[in-house]
Amino acid sequence: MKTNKNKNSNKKPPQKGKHEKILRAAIKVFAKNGFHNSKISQIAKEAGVADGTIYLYFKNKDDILIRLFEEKLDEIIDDLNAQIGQTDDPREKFKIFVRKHLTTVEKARNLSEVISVELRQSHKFMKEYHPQKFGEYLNILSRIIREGKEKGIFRSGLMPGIIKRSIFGALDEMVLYWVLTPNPKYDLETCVNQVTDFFLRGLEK
Amino acid sequence: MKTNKNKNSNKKPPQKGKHEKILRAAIKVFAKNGFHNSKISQIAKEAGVADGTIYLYFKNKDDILIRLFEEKLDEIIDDLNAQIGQTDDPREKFKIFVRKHLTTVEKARNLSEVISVELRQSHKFMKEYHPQKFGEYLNILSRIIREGKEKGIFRSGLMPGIIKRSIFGALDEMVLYWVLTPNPKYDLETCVNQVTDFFLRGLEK
Amino acid sequence: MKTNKNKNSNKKPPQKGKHEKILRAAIKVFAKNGFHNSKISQIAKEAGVADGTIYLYFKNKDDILIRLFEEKLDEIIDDLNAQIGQTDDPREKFKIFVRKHLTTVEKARNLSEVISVELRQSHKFMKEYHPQKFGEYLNILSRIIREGKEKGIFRSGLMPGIIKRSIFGALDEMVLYWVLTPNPKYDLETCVNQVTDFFLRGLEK
Amino acid sequence: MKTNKNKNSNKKPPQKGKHEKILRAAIKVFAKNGFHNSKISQIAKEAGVADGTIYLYFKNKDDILIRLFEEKLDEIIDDLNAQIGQTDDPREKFKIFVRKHLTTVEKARNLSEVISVELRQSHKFMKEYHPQKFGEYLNILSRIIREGKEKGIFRSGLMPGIIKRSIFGALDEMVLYWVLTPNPKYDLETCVNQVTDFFLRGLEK
DNA sequence: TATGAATGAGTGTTCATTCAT
DNA sequence: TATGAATGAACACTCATTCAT
Repeated sequence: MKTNKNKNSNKKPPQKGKHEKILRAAIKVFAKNGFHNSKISQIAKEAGVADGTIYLYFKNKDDILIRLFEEKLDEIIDDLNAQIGQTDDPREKFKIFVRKHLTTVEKARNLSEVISVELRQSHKFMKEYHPQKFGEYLNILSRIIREGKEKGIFRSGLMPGIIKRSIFGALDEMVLYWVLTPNPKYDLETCVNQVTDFFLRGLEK
Repeated sequence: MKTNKNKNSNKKPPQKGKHEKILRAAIKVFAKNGFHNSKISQIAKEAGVADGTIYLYFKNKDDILIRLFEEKLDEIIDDLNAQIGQTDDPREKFKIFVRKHLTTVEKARNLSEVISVELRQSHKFMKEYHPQKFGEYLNILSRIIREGKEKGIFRSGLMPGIIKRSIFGALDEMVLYWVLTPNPKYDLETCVNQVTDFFLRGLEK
Repeated sequence: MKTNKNKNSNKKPPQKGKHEKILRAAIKVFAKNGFHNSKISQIAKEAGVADGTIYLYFKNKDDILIRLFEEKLDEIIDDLNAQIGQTDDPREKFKIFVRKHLTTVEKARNLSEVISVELRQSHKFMKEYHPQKFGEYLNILSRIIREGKEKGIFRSGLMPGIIKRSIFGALDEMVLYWVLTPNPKYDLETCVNQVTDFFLRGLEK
Repeated sequence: MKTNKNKNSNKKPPQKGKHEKILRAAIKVFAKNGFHNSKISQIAKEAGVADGTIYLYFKNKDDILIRLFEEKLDEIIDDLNAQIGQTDDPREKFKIFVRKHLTTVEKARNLSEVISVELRQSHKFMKEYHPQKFGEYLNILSRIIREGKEKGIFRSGLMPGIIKRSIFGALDEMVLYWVLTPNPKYDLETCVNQVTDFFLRGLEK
């Protein structure tokens, strides 16, 4: 599933880079002002296009947020899969997953903030959108768990469907903590270690 | 509305509080329509008061949500502390915590939905409000962890500040799952057991 | 059917004179700028109320036009019936009708212009609204025709349902002519006489 | 409008005119959705051309409506003149006129609807456009009247300028009635007879 | 305390029109 | 001629909040 060049498949009649340009502008504006306080006109200005142009590439304001989520998550998933594929040890894979998730906050703070905070401001997203991409992301976790079980490393009684959600919730809450707390007490590395250690213990036999 | 001219004539709590009446109405309306789609006038109607009256009890719309969160959480905290006080075993306390948290979804679905879903629709809540009550709630968890550590039951290396957040995040995600998923695959009891088991393992020596 | 004092029956929770004030403002603004070029804010300003206030008294912009039409027509109908009641001669009644219709242009030019020109700009009016009041107005005509037939003055073969429409269409077209033509060739009196004469000849035995 | 570069090279009309194709599409779309709800893009699609192409043939949206009116009316006028030329009797000519006008509703309902209903939705048409073609159409009537007067058949006191408008208004109102009423009470033939009879009586000595 | 009529700021979205190709 | 992506002006309507009773 290589990052496709021509992803402008499911939308109107666009060109090429404008889609991406708008998305990048949206991340910036959403992170700065919050979803509801962000005006389409601001995004347009930031992207260097006319207001109306945005509607050639996105259905509406909510759609920008959702597509942003999906496409960026896609990149993360691809990246994650690549890294995880480099080891056979489920414990190692799990560590990579946790580190990757938490690290995103540092490498792409705006994006993290938008996904963890602003995405939830969209009623459409929270109540109507049933996320495929998000499911894919979670399934990386359940696959790791299942693999660990098969190899006799992880406990057999754990139900991946429940555990994957628990782990994701925990990680997301940590991201929220960093993004929302002005001066966080805990640094990234400490968190990665604590969380990995804590959860691995829960997973292992 | 002149509900009661002679309110102080009897024993019964004189007017018991429009405050409470408005809060109850808000929970109902928020859960049904979502925070942003709920109108002050709807809440007023549901509560049987005039629009303006609401502003005698609450600063603004966001305030209703936040106070709702705080006061209801208060009840939960009191209740939780009472139950937890009945045992000395940190493991047992932890189980009670998890069960209590997840059980709320069944006993007060509207409330759960509002707290887990709608609360996040408030920008003020997510970015400006630094929750005291929420901190109190989390601290029940860290106290349990600390207690377990002191008793030599839980591992000493765990940092309660990080672990409590992980656990809360996990539990909240489970609630979200139930509230947002039309036909959830997992029932309450299974989740309580899985989660308790998984986390206790992570906690215990 | 006396002109009711409390006609604010079928709308929200208003006061008293504001409804009328808005209507008068609307006539002025619509006549000046045309329906589509008139902004709600202009009407509000002209009426001396806030934009939002208009929506306490009217459903929407189209509604202003339609209610304007209905209520003003009501007044005209009342007036017309009163005048017509003063004679028993159907011919005389017919003359009164024609004169009254055409005279309105002089006495209330703005109103005439709005009813004859702007009303038709409303798609809702032309295609969805099935006018009761307008029917009432037309029925004054058919009653005159029927009465004339009964008295043996008008021809018996004429179908009032068709003839009343023809006459109304003719009169309305005359109004349109005056309202749209900068320097009309024909004056009011000439028209009244010509039209009355022409149609009476068509009606009489 | 320089429809065709190479029109005189062959027999067949080279491309017969997108102009006509667009006009036909417009009639269809306007009749279906109403003028204001019709989008240029819809007309373009219906006509099988690009949006921009329309602006090579028409000045703007209003212009489509006005040209549509003029050109179609032109056809009607030609046709009408041809038929009227076949008799010398002004009474007969008048009958033909009435029948022709009313018959159009049956033969070209969409066109009738657009001319009688949608044309009025255009502010430009109602207030700025001073119709030549429409004047030509009306003048057919005044010519008939004048001819009748000269032949001593019609009354001499009638002013054609006023009477022609009355008659046109009456006919147009009848068309409006058919087009707007879901289940009209009166059929075409009845109307033609009633109206002809009624007006002829008004005209004749 | 309670009311509810009045306020007016605030904005996503549409779509006729243009123009570079 | 033809295209259709891009433009950006334009605006009705909502609703949280206020305040005179």
